[in-house]
Amino acid sequence: MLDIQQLRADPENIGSRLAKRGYTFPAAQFQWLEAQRKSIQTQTQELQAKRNATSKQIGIAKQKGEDATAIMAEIAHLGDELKQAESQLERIQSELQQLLLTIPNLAHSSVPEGKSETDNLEIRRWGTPRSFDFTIKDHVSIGEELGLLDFETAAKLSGARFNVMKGGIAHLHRALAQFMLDTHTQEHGYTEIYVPYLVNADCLQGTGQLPKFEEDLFAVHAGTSGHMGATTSTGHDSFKLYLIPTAEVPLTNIVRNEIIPLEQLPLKLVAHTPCFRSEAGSYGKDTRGLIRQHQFEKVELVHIVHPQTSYEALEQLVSHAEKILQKLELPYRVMTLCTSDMGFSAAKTYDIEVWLPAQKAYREISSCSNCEAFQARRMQARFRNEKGKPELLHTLNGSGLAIGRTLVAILENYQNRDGSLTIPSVLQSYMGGLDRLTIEDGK
RNA sequence: GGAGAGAUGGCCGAGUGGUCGAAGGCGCUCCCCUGCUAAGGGAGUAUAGGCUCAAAAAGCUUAUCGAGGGUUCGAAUCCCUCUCUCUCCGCCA
Repeated sequence: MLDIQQLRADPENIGSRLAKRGYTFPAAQFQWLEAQRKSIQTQTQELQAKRNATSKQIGIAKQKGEDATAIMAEIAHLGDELKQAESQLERIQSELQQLLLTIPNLAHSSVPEGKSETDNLEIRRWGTPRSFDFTIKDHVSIGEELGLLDFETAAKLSGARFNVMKGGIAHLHRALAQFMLDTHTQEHGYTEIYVPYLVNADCLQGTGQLPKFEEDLFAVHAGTSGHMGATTSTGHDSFKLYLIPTAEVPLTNIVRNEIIPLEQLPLKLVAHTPCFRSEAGSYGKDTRGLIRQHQFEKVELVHIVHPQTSYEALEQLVSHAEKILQKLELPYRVMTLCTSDMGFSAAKTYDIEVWLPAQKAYREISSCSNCEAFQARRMQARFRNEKGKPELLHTLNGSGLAIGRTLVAILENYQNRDGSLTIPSVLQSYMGGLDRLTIEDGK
């Protein structure tokens, strides 16, 4: 959420900065709502003040044993008037709030302006793609020929965009998660966190998935019913829970409605969770293989930091994600996303793209964003600053890494002529010393 | 799933209709006193809004005692619904 003070003070400037990300700010609607809000709020508060003062007088009079009927008559009709004003105010404020909740974050000044992903800026490359002296296969063929990747069974169980892994690949998949968690906790100073995979709507509103992107989520209801009308403080149905689309949601919302003592900052959190995405709007995209699934695993990094250090933190965060690829010896490049390619909540995003030989392309494997105070404002996530006053935190998140896609990269980059797969050396200790998966293993 | 108890400020805890944003204590900050230490005295100490203001400071004002709704001139206090926590029983990975 943007700062409403800033929007009031300088709507043209904010509007033009939002236009760079392809968002048209409804300035006229905003200003109309603001004008309404101002007059109705003033009126409401005057009525409330009058009620409070008069009621106080009645109290004093009654305590003295005096007759208060004259004063009571004076405000006999005030109740109705007030009720009407209050409900009007509530309506206009929720309209304003809804508008505010659908406005994306402002891009940081260092973000390149652009219209599509072709305007993203490559900032560095690491590693050299391996040259193969045989005809290479994509990860689906490799996995299926090993007998360890089974999309048909997955389709029987759940439908398209799910997968079943077996034996060595299932093990490798698990090993990757362990390896990533160990690296971040032991070498990068993160605290490992276990979180719920089902969260309430307030969390998703906090990180920015709601109210705008509900169609991208999976939702579940607790039981059949019997909980009619239960709502959270923000008016959400408290029995509707959502499967997390990323651990960013529960991890970041840990600080929702909290005031963190200055000395506890920065918080560096890591969690390994499954992620669930409906992938609405991506029909026909990456339909083959593990690249785009309804369910996948991810190790997620979250930083909760002092506003002054959030851009340093972003560089660290990217370097932590990169470290995983370096240890796995997988070639990658780092991109700065342009204004129109960034996610809703981000002020600046680096994508890390790993080399996939079968696609002869770099593909996204991590996305690291500084959301500045955008999520913190939605969540009321604050810290006590140097002057002892509560101030909004900055939040950052990044994949470190997407496990399914890392597995894809390993399958394709470590494939051998005979159909076997070499295990990257850093993973061998997680695989009981195994250095190779062969076709025999899958039988 | 059944029975009961509870939810108040950073913490503890009082408050069952009226000058209550909330006694008291602890903690914290500042000041005074005390040649160190200990003890003592005084003041302050929630959050989010709105309005006035060029801005800051300041002033005025509204809301908030788990959440939402209701009764009332007036609700922390009464009523309803929900959530969460604790205790006991049952069930369960």
